[in-house]
Amino acid sequence: MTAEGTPKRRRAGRPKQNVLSPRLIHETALRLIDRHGVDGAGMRAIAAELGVRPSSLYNHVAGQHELIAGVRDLVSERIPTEPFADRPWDEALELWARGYRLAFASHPPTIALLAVQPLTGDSATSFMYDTVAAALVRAGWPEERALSVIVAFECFILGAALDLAADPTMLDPGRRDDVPAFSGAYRARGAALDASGASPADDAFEIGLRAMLAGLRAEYALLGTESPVASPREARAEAPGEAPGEALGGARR
Amino acid sequence: MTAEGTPKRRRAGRPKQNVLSPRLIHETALRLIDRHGVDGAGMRAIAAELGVRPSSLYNHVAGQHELIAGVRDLVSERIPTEPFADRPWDEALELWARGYRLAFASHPPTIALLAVQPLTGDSATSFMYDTVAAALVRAGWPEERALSVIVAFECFILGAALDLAADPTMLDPGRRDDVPAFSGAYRARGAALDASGASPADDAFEIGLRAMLAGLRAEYALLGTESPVASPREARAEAPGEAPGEALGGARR
DNA sequence: TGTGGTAAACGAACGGGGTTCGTTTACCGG
DNA sequence: CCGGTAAACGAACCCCGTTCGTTTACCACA
Repeated sequence: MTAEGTPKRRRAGRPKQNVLSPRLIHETALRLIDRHGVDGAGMRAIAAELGVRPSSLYNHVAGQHELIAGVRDLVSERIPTEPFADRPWDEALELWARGYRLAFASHPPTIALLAVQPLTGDSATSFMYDTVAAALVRAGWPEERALSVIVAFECFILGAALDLAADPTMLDPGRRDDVPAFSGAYRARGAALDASGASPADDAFEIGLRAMLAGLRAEYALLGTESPVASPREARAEAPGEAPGEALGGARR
Repeated sequence: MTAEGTPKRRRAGRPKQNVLSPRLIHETALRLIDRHGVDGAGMRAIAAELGVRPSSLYNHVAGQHELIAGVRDLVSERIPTEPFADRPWDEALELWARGYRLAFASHPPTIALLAVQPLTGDSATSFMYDTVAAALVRAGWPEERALSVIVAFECFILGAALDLAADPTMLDPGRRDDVPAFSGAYRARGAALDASGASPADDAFEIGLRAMLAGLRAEYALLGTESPVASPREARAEAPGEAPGEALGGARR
């Protein structure tokens, strides 16, 4: 069906015009993932879609690992980082988070791939980190904390993307009466969301994003004023097992 | 090796004493996952570990899907929720987050399982949600927002757990010079962490957890003061909690 | 103008997964 | 005593990723 006007099988031997390329394989894989889910995008399925024998793929791709890394890169390339060029760090971070989540939201099953086999020395991702890190440092975040801020933020985004991929009714407690608070909250949320038209995943993402940004802004505001890792919790229980300033090599003379 | 004093093969036919049970199978699966990773815990491996033929497992477990759901439940059961009984909501949430992450941190590959096949109508998880939701509502959170707060929090925790399972050196940009800010931040973080002894994942988790809690506290502080469904967006400001009118959802419009 | 090396396709396997199905044997309730 | 159910075995089945040898096209070089 796809770019295959010749259903007749190809003879053995090198074809006059090359049929495959890494890029083409990755794009086909992503398309199949979108259409049939992760399980519908195996080596054999990709080969079939391209009108090719499975073994041919190995002339262009080392194996399944490298293949999904390539797919991941394809998706990562579409995460916009321009806001970091001219917007304040927190605003850029917010736009980045939205774009990041959306890039994977368009290809839900990809998130699982990314989750299972995360972050190789992957080019697109490295450049993204570089842009974000540069912006944070430029804004005044200490260089040694920038990466952790990014990773923390990314944790939330990835979790949210996973949540987005999940079935919206998955939490539905049904009619069981042994979890009343849960059922009540579920129904109340449903009613509120019906009124506003948002999805459960969107609602949680908005709340989390707002909280995360507010928390980081608060920390940012304290940056110059005290020891780098001051306990940000107002007078309530210090974090267990660590004194203020310990977590991050507080030695800042 | 394990509980197998009789290496001799079992005759066909029902044994005098039952050998298997769902619980036993799930526990064995978890043990194998811990020892050899996810790939070392297939049906055949579990059967071998139990001194049994693979087909026998299907007398107690419907299939691989149900099996990993069971393993997930096994891990979920160990997430402590007691703090919600008598501690303030934010403190309980913090302890819950730590326990949640730790439960999966002890079995890194399990996180991938959970990520790939999330949240079924799973009993242990339902009770956990019930406890947390009840505590939040009791503390004053509107019933229709409780679930989203929980899910948002969970997004971060799951992302952090995934991060924990990843190779610590995974982000290492190496000696490449095309991502200077990234490399610089990576090295600076490494130096700071070497001094404190913490791991990169721990550092990011602490930062994110702190931010998340601070943000939620700020939002909590505003609960009575404005319309329940605040519009997400806007608000770049300073320390939350101190300047309620400005910190979050300043609702200009 | 050949001519050899490399690259890209095929096609047939291999090994290893999850699962099913029929058979054998033990228990348990009438 | 007898029949139904349940729990083990064992032999398949099908699908998957991957490897290997073969065939053919292109290209650099003598």
